[in-house]
Amino acid sequence: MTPTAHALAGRPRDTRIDDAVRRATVELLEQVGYLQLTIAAIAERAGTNKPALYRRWPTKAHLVHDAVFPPQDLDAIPASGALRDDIRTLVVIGLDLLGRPAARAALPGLLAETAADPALEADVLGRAAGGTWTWLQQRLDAGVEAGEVRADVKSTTVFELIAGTAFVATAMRPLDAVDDTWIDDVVDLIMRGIGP
Amino acid sequence: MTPTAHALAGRPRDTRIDDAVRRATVELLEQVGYLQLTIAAIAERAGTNKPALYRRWPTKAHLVHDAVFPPQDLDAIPASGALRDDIRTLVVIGLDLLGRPAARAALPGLLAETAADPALEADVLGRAAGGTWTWLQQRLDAGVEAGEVRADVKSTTVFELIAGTAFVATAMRPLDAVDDTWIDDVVDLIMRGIGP
Amino acid sequence: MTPTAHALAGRPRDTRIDDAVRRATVELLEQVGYLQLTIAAIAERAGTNKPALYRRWPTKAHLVHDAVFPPQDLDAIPASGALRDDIRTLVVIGLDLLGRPAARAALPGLLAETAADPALEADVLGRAAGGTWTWLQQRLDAGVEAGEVRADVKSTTVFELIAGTAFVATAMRPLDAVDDTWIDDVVDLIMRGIGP
Amino acid sequence: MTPTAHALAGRPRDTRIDDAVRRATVELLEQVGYLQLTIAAIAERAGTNKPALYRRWPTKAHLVHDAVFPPQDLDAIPASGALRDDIRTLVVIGLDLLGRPAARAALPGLLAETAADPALEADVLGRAAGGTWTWLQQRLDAGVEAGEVRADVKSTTVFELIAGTAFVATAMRPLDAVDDTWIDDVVDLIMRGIGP
DNA sequence: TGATAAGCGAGACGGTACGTCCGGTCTTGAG
DNA sequence: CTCAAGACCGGACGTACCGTCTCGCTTATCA
Repeated sequence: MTPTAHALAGRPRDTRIDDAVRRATVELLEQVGYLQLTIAAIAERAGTNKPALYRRWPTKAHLVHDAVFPPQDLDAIPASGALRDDIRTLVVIGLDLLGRPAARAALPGLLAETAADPALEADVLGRAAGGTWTWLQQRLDAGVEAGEVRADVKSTTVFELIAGTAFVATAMRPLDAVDDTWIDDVVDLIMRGIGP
Repeated sequence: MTPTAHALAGRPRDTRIDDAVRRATVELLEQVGYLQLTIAAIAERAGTNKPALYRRWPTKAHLVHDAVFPPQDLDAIPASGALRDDIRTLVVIGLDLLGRPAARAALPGLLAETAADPALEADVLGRAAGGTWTWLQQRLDAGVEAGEVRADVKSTTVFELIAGTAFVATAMRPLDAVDDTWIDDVVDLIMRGIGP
Repeated sequence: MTPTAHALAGRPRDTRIDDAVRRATVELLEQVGYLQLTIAAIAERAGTNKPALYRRWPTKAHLVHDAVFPPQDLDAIPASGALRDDIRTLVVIGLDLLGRPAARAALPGLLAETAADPALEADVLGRAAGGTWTWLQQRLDAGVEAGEVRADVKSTTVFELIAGTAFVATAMRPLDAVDDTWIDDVVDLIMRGIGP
Repeated sequence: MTPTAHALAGRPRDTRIDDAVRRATVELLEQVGYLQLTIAAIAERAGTNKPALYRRWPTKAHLVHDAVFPPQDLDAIPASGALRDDIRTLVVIGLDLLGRPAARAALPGLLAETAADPALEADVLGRAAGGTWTWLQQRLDAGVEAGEVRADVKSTTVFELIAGTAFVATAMRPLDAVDDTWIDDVVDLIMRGIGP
């Protein structure tokens, strides 16, 4: 999803275009939505042209994915000691990731595109779930050992619960209705759900 | 979302076209996905032409919504006595609704369209949540009275939990991995989550 | 070269677009020249878009030919009695045809295009020469009979002489240097050249 | 139009590239015509690359002009004693210059380019007419003195007559129809036209 | 003889213009 | 007012090619 790399020979890319395009993509996405977003409009707003975009990203979907969900976003998840705090962190990360206006505008469109492009599907879901799922798995294992979590709780199910709830909440609720109270309610339900 | 009604005068509509178009829409949707779906292709497969479709539905989104989520689907939810069974029924309904191939293909596309059409958004979310949410609310109230559910559990949160989990599971898992075991796990988590 | 006709069924063309495009073509041609002329610019100036142009003319060359040398221009050549006057008329027609700014801008480009498209070549040369050459042939035959023209004078050669001189004069001279004096000189040379 | 000169310092140009490019230009020009001719294709056929060409000629037009009409071609016109022979020589030179396949392919393109580049126009017309027109002027003056030419005949007009006829003949006739008979006819017309 | 300067090949870049697809509308002629 | 048929207008697409630039290297002239 990162702009397609190129060989060493030849004129190097102007990295300012990369940045300007990503910025323009996010801005336009928030204004007009995924379906109304056009490559030409992005290029114009970024002060460049279509071929410059197609050299870097093969499709609109790849560009949007890269602009809205940059790869570095998810690398490190802070692990506190308390299970409840860690679950809460995960919920907050999910809300953060999915709740941003650009993300709300982008996600349904990206999911719709994955129907025709399995490679893209892997990219989208992979980057979204990537490190988070592994991290959750390890955290729950530790929780089982500590007696805080039932042994038959599957990390995949918990992951789907957290991700799904965050997705539906950001999609169906007005943004300001996803507040601390809501988060506490959800964390409460999950903690009791996975607890012994 | 039902085909737009028309005045009484003049030649009446051929209702066989309504059905043929809906059938063609679902079939093509499963084959090519929402974004690749074109009105022209639907018209051709249904043995008619574009104007006949535009007379009935204003946009592709309205047509797909009507074809994939017909209005009568959700009116009655069977209520057993046991809370666990009723929650399970709700999860199964969600999976049924979202898990069908046509629904998996349609939903992200429809959600993407709602960004530009609030009326459509109300239709899509309304029909999906409509009766179900009211029903859940009443069932949880009864559960609280029976001492099976904590008093501070909000039906909206539980609804989001169920709907979200079903959505993510159908979107991320292969279809055959959403089986009875998975359902039991989810129901288990929810029951413990909302229990006293 | 006339806009491609189409079947009777379906929506009829907007003839105002035909006219606006031809007008825009001539205007832009005079401003920027044949090579700098673009289909998109013509469409924009005509208040329409590229597909509307491509529906009517297959290439820029066909459009320019149709706009600059409309078919009806050449149908009737007034024949006076005097040979000298008729030759003069022919020279004036040639200058008129080739001397207009749009024609000066269009011709070299059109000739360059004919290298790759024999059908276009026939169209361009045919329309230019068409009736004129036949007319000249008959006029010279009559001249021979009247003893005003040598019997071995070939009409093709005379035609090439007149057309070529007009072309080179309009191409190499400033426009205002192609005046009545110049015309008289040329007619004089030709009259003596073909006379007995 | 000669390859742009460069400073003395640094690595000198490889003159074999100059020649190879000119050769490739003429060959490709005859095959595909002026408009379809691309710098990239010339570079490839000449066994080099685009920057090497752009270092030598600023545009395709300059390169083609230099390759098809090299500067040394016209410097000396053999003058016989007889006026008719000299006029004939001029016609033959014109046919030679304009009749070669490369010239037929190049000229309309070059003329089309001159619309946007007055400097090029001067180059193209200047090289074509240059010495020839001066020579014709002097020859006609001598003819007047010898009583072979009318005093009011203008050399510019005669020049346009010869050049134009040659141009149109090479453009409109098949090459093999421009033979000795045709030349004799034209020379005859001109001789009678300018004679006393 | 080492520094300077311009050439060379290779190849990608930024950007203009292209020709096409297709979405939604309109017209015709019949029912 | 609907139907079938089909062309229309116009927005957006993805691509071809132009002229430029950068790279790593070579080949001359000049200090």
